Amino acid sequence: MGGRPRSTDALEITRVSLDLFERQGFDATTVDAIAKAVGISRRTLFRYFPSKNDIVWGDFSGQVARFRASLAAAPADEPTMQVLRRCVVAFNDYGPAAEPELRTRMRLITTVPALQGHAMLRHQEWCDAIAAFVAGRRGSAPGDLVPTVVAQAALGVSTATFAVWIATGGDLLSLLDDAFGLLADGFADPAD
Amino acid sequence: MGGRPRSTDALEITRVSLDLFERQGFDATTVDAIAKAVGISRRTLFRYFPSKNDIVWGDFSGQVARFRASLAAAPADEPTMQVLRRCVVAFNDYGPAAEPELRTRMRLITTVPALQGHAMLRHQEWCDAIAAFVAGRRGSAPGDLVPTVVAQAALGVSTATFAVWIATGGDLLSLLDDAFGLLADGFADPAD
DNA sequence: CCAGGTTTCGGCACCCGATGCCAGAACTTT
DNA sequence: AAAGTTCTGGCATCGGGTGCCGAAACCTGG
Repeated sequence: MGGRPRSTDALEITRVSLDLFERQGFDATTVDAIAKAVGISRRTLFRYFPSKNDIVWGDFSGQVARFRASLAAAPADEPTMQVLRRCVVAFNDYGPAAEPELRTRMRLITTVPALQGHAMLRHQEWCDAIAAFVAGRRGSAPGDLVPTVVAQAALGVSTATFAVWIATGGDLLSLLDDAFGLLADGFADPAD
Repeated sequence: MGGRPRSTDALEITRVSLDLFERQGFDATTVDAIAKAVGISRRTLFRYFPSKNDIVWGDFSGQVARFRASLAAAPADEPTMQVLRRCVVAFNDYGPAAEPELRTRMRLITTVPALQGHAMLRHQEWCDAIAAFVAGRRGSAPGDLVPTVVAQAALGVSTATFAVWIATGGDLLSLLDDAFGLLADGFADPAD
């Protein structure tokens, strides 16, 4: 069952690409330029990633799988929204070593129009994970109003938090926790 | 101050395009086909709309302007989230006559991947309107955490509601009101 | 009715992302 | 060494989007 060995791997492509994007911009970097920098052909590049946009995301699907598992592992008596808050914060904890790459990635996603749009497609599976979890807790179907709305609201809160983090800095995990705290209170006006 | 008269208008293009999209699908309908159906050249079409995606949206910017005005016109003593809930419902009330076109438009936006992604870009100005409103109420900047998060959460709730409406039917305005009611309660688990 | 200014139109060339097809390269096994 | 497997890379092609420029179609003033 041998066969020709792969000439590179997806992580390497992402690494090289992020470097190029950071230096000369996403739109100004052509796919041919990336392929040349990696040392493969344009055609091969599109076998590792279905689109130029996806290169930025790396192995997002794998991360979502972990996220889904952490939601499912929560104790049954922990309130739904508290589980969500805790797991979302944990999901975005990649440790200090990975933070530079995370910043680059999120700065691109939150500022480049093509990537902003593409983000919604990638976030779909993330939302599905939440909807499935909420549906399980409420005994409803994932396509019902409540699970769908909770998932999209959680996504919105996360997206907004990332935007603020990229723009103003600070501690991402604290910001996320704050934002989900606001959501849990229904964004009520500050009392008196 | 004369000049050559326009050979069509944006609304006409949107009408013809929605018809084509509905019959043969969005991706299967090329820009050339649309141009031919409208009776203009491909080049001229791109002077009326910056992209094929934008054709579906029609005059969204104008609608957002109305939305912004209705938020600003709310009485100062009405709670922030209540204003938001009321104005979002009103924003999506186009009357029964416009409902078929609204359904077609929203079905496309919620099901065609290219349009799903593009939606985030168009929703940006809608979010900005909410963020500006919330910032005004709270005395903060529109880029701060709270206004940004509220706006994105509201967008998420709306998006999810539209998806459910398209998939299962029902009364859109009631669904929206229900969804924002859930948001106001912080999606708390059903009491006892 | 004709010249000059103005606005829109349409065709051309071109760029870039993405895809189907296929021959050949590089490895493993028998 | 031959057969089988897997990946590679070049080619042709498609579709969306843009810059450029000449021409069409209107309005005004002489």
